[in-house]
Amino acid sequence: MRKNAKFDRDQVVNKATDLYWEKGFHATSMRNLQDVIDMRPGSIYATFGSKEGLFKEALKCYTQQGIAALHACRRETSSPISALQSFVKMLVIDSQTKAPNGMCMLAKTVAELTEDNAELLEEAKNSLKQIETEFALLIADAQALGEVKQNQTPRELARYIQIQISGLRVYAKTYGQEAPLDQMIEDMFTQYPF
Amino acid sequence: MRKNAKFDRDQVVNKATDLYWEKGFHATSMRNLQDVIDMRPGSIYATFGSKEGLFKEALKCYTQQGIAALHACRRETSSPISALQSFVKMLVIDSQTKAPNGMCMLAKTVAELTEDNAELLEEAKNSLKQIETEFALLIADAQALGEVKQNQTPRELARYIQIQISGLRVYAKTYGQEAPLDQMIEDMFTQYPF
DNA sequence: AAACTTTTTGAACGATCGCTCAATTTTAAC
DNA sequence: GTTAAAATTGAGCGATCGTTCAAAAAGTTT
Repeated sequence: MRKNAKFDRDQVVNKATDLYWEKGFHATSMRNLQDVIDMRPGSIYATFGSKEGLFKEALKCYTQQGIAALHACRRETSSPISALQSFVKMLVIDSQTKAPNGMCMLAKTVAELTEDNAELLEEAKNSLKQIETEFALLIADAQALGEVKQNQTPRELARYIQIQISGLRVYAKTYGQEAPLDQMIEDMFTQYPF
Repeated sequence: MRKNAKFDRDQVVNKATDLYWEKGFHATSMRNLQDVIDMRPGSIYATFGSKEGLFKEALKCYTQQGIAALHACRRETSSPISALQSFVKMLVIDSQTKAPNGMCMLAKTVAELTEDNAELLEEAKNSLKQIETEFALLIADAQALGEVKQNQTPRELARYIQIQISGLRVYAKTYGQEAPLDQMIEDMFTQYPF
């Protein structure tokens, strides 16, 4: 945290994000966090202010990484829709085994928190809206390229994608390997409303 | 809890269910529960064994009430599909304002818990599967009546419904009144795959 | 109404919670 | 090399956690 603070801070926030993502806000204790980020309580509180403060940074970190991953998918293909599709597959299928938690951290947070943590709840909601906006931009591109019909707006289609992701991730966690996720995601982009 | 224990026990479990539903497993303390169910710790532990034991009963209670509500919808109309649709509207729209929490308690639990509470997690997953089975039965009826095409199995369609409900409830909590939930639920039953 | 069983009570246990702060160590400036 | 500022440490604070259990109360049996 002393010099080159930026790099260390990012690393610390990343580790905190993974723990919060895995266990959720309430089930994660400051002592858990102390262990994984290897900082003593005084330093944590000097840097992040509170358990809520660190969680808020974790939400921002998670969101930025998500958007970066989406942009990475976009860069790897000329088709906006197949970029979106491979992003969804990453979220729904790969996250099940490779991520700290199969669920979306933002959806988990929206589900977990109440008005007792209004600021964090708002942050999570806003992040979800921000991601939906990114989807809409991608879909607008796809429509401009003639990849997608224009009888629904990008916003409406982005909303549809968001709902499918949330639903599929709960479903994937519930049913584990039994769910034919791959097929379901294919259908998502070939059937109505696409 | 002394004589006629059944009635009181149901009432107690109902109140506990509402609190757990509102706040989630980890954020609900035994002292919170003591207050809302008006029992002293000794009695609670004599009756339910532990915080986990009471939560397990709450999950069962929640699931039974959900299935009972679905059957009630079925009894009020001759169309299995419109029964299903009004059930979905109840879950997604009415729950937002009238229930302890807009989210499904089972989805919330699947999202919140890890292997640290394996038994409770399994209970929640099984309840979601049980409800999906109920959906499938209703859809099979609809297919028999010619209300629904037969090119997808009841199981597949029930799965689709489950995913839409999970997704829509996260979406509803995120966007509040902004989301055109009514229209989206209509589409759900008129567009693919119905 | 005495004897016995069952249920309820609530003080209190040890553990852990989020967090503070005086003391110490590390870094930067001169 | 000295000094001032900044960052880090970790013991420990008061509060709360899930839970226990001896004592009291309520119910049942005879």
